[in-house]
Amino acid sequence: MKLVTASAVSQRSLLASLNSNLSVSLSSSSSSSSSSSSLASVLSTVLNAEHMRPANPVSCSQGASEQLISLIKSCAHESHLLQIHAHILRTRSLEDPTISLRFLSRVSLSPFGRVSYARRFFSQIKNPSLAEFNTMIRAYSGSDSPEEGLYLYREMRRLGERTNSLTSSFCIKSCTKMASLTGGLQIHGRIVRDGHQSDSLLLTALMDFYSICCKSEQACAVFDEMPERDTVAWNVLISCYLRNCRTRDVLAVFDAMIGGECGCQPDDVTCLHVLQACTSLNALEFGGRVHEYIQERGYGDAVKLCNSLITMYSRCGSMDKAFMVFKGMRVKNVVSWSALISGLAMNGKGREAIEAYLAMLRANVVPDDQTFTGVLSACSHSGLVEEGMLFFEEMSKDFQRMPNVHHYGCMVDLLGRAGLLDQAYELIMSMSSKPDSTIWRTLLGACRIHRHVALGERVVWHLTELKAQEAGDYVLLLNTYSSVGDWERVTEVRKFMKDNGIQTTPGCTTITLNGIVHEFTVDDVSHPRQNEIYTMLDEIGSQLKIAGYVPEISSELHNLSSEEKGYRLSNHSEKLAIAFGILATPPGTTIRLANNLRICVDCHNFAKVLSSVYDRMVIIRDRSRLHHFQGGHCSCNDYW
DNA sequence: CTAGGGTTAG
Repeated sequence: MKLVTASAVSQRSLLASLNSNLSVSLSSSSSSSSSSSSLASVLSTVLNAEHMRPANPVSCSQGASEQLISLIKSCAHESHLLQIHAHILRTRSLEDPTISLRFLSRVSLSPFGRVSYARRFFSQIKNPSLAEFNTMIRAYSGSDSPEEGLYLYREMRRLGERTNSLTSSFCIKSCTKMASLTGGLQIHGRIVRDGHQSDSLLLTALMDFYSICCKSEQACAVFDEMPERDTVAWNVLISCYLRNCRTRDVLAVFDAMIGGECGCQPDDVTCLHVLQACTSLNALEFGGRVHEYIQERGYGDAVKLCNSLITMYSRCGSMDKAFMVFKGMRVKNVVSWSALISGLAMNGKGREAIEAYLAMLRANVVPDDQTFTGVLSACSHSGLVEEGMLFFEEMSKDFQRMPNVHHYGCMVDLLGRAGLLDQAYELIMSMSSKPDSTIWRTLLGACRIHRHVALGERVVWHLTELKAQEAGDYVLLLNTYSSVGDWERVTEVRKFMKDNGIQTTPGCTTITLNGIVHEFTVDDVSHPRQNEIYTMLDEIGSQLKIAGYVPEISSELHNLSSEEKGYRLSNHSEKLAIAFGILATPPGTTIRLANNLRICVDCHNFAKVLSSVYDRMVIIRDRSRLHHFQGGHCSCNDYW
């Protein structure tokens, strides 16, 4: 026999109808006023029901309190929160600590919750508990005004309120968000005084804080002091290494974790970080190992990981593998499509990138800013001028996306490479926001390609005005002069650079063989096999000369005689790395290089001819793109 | 007592 009281039945059915109404209002996104008003009436019925109004506000009945809590839990719209809030004030349930904490927590955590709202409610609580203080500080730390969390924390201390480890944790999060070193140092001091220095979770947050503030040494010091380190702690260490360009250490940590030396296994977040490290190191092989690990661990369906894999493979020049990952994804989002599009663009497959973009639209995925950056860069790298201009117009007209600096940058590159220098200049001048130095630099590059000295000088003037000239800019200007044979000006710029102590970034090329990274700089003599390498380079030189390779003298800075120039050029880091690649790998093996600058005309020609004479595929990643050399051709469509 | 912290794709 069921023994259910009448009131219990009515309560249950009211809640049931409330919940079904809530789900209806959620699924029909746009404002259907009738459904929301009926929902409001249901809510007010519940809230005003006789059994909900306690005779004595503080000791409201157990059932009413429980029902209010479940209402708070299931609340799915801001207006419902407002009604519950009003009800709490009316019935003075605020003095029930369970209710006020639940409500505060709900307000600050719900997707539609706002700090301002939480703050208002918090101020109505007479004597906030530690939990309520913490909840409020947490809300601030995740909001747009994290500093308010620190003010509240100071207020707590001033009032002599008790704090705990969580309080510090949320404060650290605020400091991290503000990147406030002084604030964080103060909190760190308090953590030590309060005796919380063995709380691993707190220390992990502290590590991340130091890492964000570019204090990697302090971050590592905190890591060393941790009593125990779980996967998250290791992940924060890895992300710290990533931020501080210690990418090789990231791979070492991953190996150590796999080898059981860390007492915990890599998780999905670890893999995300390690893949980023592989991407920047051009470590295709290692990235493949991470891919295998991801599959072993059953993370294969994780969208973020797949997106990261697409980026890693395409930036390492392995577009076919990138595409395989993409094809295998059951759920693709805008990031997946954009990663594919940028990957194709970087690898010189402009037409395919546009195809992918059109397929994305057919799949009803809405493009965002970064998608357009990919599409426009595809056009610029492949010299698709008309298409690029069309997409540039479409993005604001059809998708309401206002072009940002990256989009303008692509367009300047597109027009500039195509020789439409004046049009590129006009575009920069028409920008609504102030053009940054990168944009001018792009145009300067185009001036160098098209030997446009006058515009090049004007661009340098703009850079000077921005106080943003870099060593590379002078080199570009210098190259522009040298490309038209104005050696007088070349000498002038060189003297200026020397007098002002302007140092150029040294070119550096890496090649990875069997997991070992070999690094070459210009005229490098540090490699253990340097004698063999230089001998090989001579041999290659004479072979290529027979096939018609002529050193391109205009790439060189010096006004030397042709013979001397030829000699200087032969020692570029790219060439040394290629010679080592030919030397150290069996015939037919693909040679993969990464360079930190843009490849010069001469090395480009060198690699082209070599790919045919030695029948080797050569893939070079430079600062902006990948070059696939095969059979005497390059995938890129640059106007050298 | 109540709530419950740290890392995360293009």
